[in-house]
Parts: sequence; C-alpha cells; structure tokens
Amino acid sequence: MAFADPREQLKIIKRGTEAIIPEDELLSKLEASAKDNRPLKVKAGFDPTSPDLHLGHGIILKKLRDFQALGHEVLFLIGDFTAYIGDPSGRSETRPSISKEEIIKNSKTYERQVFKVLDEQNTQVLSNSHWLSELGPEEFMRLTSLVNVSRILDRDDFSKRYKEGVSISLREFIYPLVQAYDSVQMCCDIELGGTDQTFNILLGRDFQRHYGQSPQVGVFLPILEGTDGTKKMSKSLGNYIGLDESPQDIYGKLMSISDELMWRYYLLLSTCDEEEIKELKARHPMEAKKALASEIVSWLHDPQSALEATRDFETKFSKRSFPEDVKEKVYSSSSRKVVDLVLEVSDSVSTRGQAKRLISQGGLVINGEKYADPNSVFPDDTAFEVKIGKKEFLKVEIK
RNA sequence: GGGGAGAUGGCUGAGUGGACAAAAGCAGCAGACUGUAAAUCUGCCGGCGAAAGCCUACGUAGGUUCGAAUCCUGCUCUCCCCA
Repeated sequence: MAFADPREQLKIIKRGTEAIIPEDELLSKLEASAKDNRPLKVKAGFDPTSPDLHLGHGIILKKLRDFQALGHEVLFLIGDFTAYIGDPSGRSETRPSISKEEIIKNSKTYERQVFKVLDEQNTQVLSNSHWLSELGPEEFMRLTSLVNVSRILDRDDFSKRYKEGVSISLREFIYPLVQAYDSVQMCCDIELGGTDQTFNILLGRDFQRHYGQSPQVGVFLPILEGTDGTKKMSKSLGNYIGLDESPQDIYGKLMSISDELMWRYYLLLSTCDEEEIKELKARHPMEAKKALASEIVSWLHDPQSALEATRDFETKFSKRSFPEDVKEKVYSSSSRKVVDLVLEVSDSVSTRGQAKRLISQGGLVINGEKYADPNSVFPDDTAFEVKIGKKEFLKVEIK
C-alpha cells in the first residue's frame, strides 16, 4: 500500500503524545518508509502483571491503532519474562513478585483484550520470554557492560528510593537492560510507552546502536490518572476502568469521575480536538460527561451498547427507578432473613458483617421498600427487585 | 565482615506487660445533599453472633508470665553507619 505524506503522518502520530524523542528522526524514518514502501516496526510492550487491561493501557493501544491505520506494522509485545523481573519504573518500592501461572493466565487475557482496540489482522503478538530465556550469561554480561550504574541511579524513581533508604533490588536494576534488549531483538523503529518508560525506551536506542541497528524513536504518551483523579490508573489501586468491563460499568464509572478529571479524559481518550472540547466546556458538565461516557463505551463496545448504557444510567440514577434490564439471581437458601439474602445474592458484599452494616445503614431496598433491620424477613413472594447500596440492582428469584 | 535501628490493620503511623480488635489520618462502604460529579455533613469500617461473648490478628517459630503488639531466644526481611 502507499503511505500517506510523512508530515501528515507525523501530525496524526503527534496528537495526544507527551513527547517524541527525537522528533526529527521520526520524520526521517517516516520519509524513508514512504520512499521504500516499507512499513515501520512499532513496538509497545505490556508486562502481564495484572489480570486486565484498562484505559491507561488504552491510551497506548489507541496510538498503536493510529500507526496501524497509517499502514505500519504493530508488534505487540507481551512481557512475560519482564513481568517476572518487575518494572521499577515510577515505583516507590519493589513490585510484589508474581507467579509463572499468573503470568501465563494474564498473558492470555491480554492477548484477547488488546483486540478490543487493535486490528487483529495487522498485529503481531510476541512474547519476550521467547528470546530472553535463551539469553546466555555471556551475552547478558555484555549487556550489563553497556550501562553505567550512576546513570540508572540518576533516574527519579531510583534516586528517590535511594535517598529515602527504600530497598532497591539488583533485579530491578537489570530491568531496563532487558527491555532495551527486546528492541534489539525486534529491530524496532519506534517504541511506544508512557512517560514513565523514558529511561527504558531511550536505553533501547543505545543498545540498538551497539548492535549496529538504527536506534528506535520513543513515542511517549501521558500517564492516565485513575478514577480517583490523583493516582496513576491501576488495578491494584482499584481506580481503574477495564477495557473488558460491561457497557454499564464503564459508563457508570465514567459518570462518577470528577468534572476536572473528565476534561483530562477528554483530552487523552476521546477523539475530540481542542476546539470541540472548548465547545463542550460551555455545556452542562453532566451532558459533557455523558457524551464522554457514550464515546468510550462505543469505542470499547459499540454504539448500540452505549445507547443502552445511557438509558440504564438514566433510569437508575436520574429517574431513580428500577431498571428493566438487570442481573437476575436465584436465591435458594432456606433462610428468610434479609441479611442472608444480601450476603448470598450480592457481588459486592462478601461478609455477613458487611451485609449487616449495609442493611442497618439503610442500604437495602426490596420492591421499593427499605429494610433497615438485618434480621427482618423479606416478603413471601417468588421474585422481587432488590437494590443493594447505591449501585447494585438485582432481580432475585426465590426458590 | 563489624556495629546500630526496625518490621503494627488496604496504606501512613501511635502504642513498650493488663483499660488493645489496637489512637490518629488516608483509602473504602452506607446515608443525607446532588448532576450516582466534586465539596460537605452523619455513621460504619477483622470474622462469627440478636446480644453477652467467642475466634483470628501487631514479620515468623518458639519461650517467660495468671496475662504479651509490648519481655527473652532462634529465623526471615529492611534500613543506617563503618570496612
């Protein structure tokens, strides 16, 4: 296929990025690619350290998708080996170690979830254990001689830990080398990552140079704040929105972010340009937020789901009535106490104490009526509508 | 290799023999208010129990004691200083 004008391409690539290092090299790579009619190899690696991908990864995937649309070759790297080492980037302490089984399991879900965003036909999925587990001590030693300790210690995350006396394991020190070596193995032209990947990605350039390759260009994307609005989005902090979540959940979670954060999300996750965002700012924040939620649900699911999620949200929260389309549960225990019902049927309540607390604080509504005593008995009926807390709506059938 | 300090609930961090299921703050949950926003206010916030209470928990394994988060010993891990 023919490539678009390199400058046009650059413009598309640049949108939403935090930095491109070095930008002029990117342009010359694009020019060379157009001239030789050869797609560029674009790498982005994710370590399978968590069971699900979220919107934070989504930003990077989205950019990869841009490259795909421009006709370049996307190499999606699953860091199944590097996950084991644990990336120290941006960390204030050592990552908890993760088992091989977990890594394998997570890798599988990653492979599935990336295609919510990427075009499956034009994506190569690779795993770095492939070459890294083959890497012998000799070669490895050669890598270590390419890097100076003081340079690694210059990094903000390490220097902070070092000064504060927080432990740094040698293993973490090694991490950047391994990631950089991946780029050599993959002969990358471009590597994408969050700004916290700066050191790792730039080290890849040094390594490639050493191995006689032309160094990759780093394309850096902003780090997305989680739904709490302050910390980096991550599963372990519980402030994430998963790519694989249901339309209702994605929509609901987006509606609950602060107005301030919404604009940040607009900038990083929507397709709106600054002009459009400016117009949206003039509207009621809730309307703008709904538009954002719809856009993202359409992106990760489809427009129809977005419509349904909107309707669902409006019924539940704007009209405060019971939605039609809710999860159905069967309750078959012999107890007629409402505590037992909640405990069994709810996904968010896991202990009896929690159930009792929630009920006595007024968080349980059955068929429109509040049940504030955990030991009260629910109506003698075969099915009813149950609302648990603010967000959980269920239809429960009694057997 | 030598010397010193330390490990407390999801996190930060008080507690140095009984009043400790463990202060305080953060996070979380529920309610009120709303735009399920933010902010604010109120309550809850180890498990089981209607309750009395019982069980589990202050790195880990033992020990001393009527009684241990608190004292002693081994072990694991972390930090600091010296080499």
